[in-house]
Amino acid sequence: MNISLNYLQETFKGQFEYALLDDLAKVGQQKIVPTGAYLIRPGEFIRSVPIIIRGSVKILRPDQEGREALLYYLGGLDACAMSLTCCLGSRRSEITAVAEEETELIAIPVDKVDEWLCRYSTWKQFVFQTYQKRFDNLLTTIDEVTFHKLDERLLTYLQKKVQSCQCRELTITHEEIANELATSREVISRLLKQLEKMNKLKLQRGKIEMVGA
Amino acid sequence: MNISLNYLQETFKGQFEYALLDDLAKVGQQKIVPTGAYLIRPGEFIRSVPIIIRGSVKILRPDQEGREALLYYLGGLDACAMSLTCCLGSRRSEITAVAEEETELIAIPVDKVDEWLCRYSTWKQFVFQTYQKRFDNLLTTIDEVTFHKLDERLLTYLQKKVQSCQCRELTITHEEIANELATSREVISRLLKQLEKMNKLKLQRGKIEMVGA
DNA sequence: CGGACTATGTAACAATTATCACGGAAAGCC
DNA sequence: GGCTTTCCGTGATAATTGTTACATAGTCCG
Repeated sequence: MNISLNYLQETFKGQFEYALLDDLAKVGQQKIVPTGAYLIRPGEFIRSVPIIIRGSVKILRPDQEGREALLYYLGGLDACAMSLTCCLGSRRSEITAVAEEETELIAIPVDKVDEWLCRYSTWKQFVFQTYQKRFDNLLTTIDEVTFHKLDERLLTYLQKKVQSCQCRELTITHEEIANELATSREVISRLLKQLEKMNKLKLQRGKIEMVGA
Repeated sequence: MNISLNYLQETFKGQFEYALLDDLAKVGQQKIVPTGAYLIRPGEFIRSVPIIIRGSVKILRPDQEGREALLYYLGGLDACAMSLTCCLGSRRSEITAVAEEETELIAIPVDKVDEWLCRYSTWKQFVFQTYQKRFDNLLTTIDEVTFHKLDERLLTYLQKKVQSCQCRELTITHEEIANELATSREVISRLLKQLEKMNKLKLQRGKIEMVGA
């Protein structure tokens, strides 16, 4: 679906110059993907760079045994750096991207991504800012895994999820959490119970309600 | 120190166009840093992007308690993506970079890094390739930490070190390894002993000789 | 040679995480 | 309601990693 210029102006107010918005409206494809939809899987080629307008997308890193560790979330006006490198280097994806909720995005064709780099300084800025953010995300992820214990990691995991969903009540199973933290369901269940006793959260079947800040 | 055009031509044969080499020779500062020298520390600003010509540089990620986990190594013709993002966003460094051996590099002033992006397509390629490589490095690091046990990590750590040093006999203490894998010296000593019994390596004071492929 | 310092070995124990083996509770479905 | 499936709780036990506490051995240097 094509996009209206007005809509883009509102969305990217102040961030992109007019001519760029104009181009964006011409070549950008608007897509709305439902919760749970896969935007990309490992091994696939990427033919366009998505910019998230609304909703959120989680980026997972798979290993050989079917586990998929969470790397980070993409939210409003984020773009995926992986897709950038993949596009500009025409390589296959090494990650999985899944819509956490209904997500609206604009897909930019590869060749435009490159072309605009030199034409629009705001686009160049955007691209490099994207790289910067993703680098930060990965570094933070590494910090978590290398320096923190599982109970802390679980807590920040849940907190990030709350942020990304804008909602204290998370609909998620212990199994799924375990997968994204690359551990086992039993361990997560135990730690969750522990956190519940500490009044950090409340457990229900398939749901976790976060308490306090 | 300034650099001779001839030298650059040899070094970047086929990778950079002539005019770019010419510019590189004009504004690039050649530096030779000794083993153990810090190229950058967390919190510092970066005023130039280094391209490694010879030698190797390790990139470490510090936490609050003084530990510094190894992220990856930079080697011949690598550039640091962190420095790129730092430069282009004028942010402080979030990592430490240390010369593993005597290392020769060319420092490119920030403004040129940006300017050349649109002027020289080979430079643009180089910059994006750099981002891509660093992303890969970080993903590999994350794989290690999330999916592998310490003994495996130790082994690949040593193997990478062999690669980076081009030498089977590593001059390193258990303490240092422990630091870079974010664990304690005793644990490393134990695992090393274990690996020695499996004939994967031979231990001497301050040295580790890797055996086999 | 005699400290002083650094690096390593190692036992013993604690904490954390992983696995196995269930049982039971909730939800979905005829 | 009864059956099935999914999700969760939990004990028992193992494996891995972290900590404490020393002992020993090499190196440096006077």
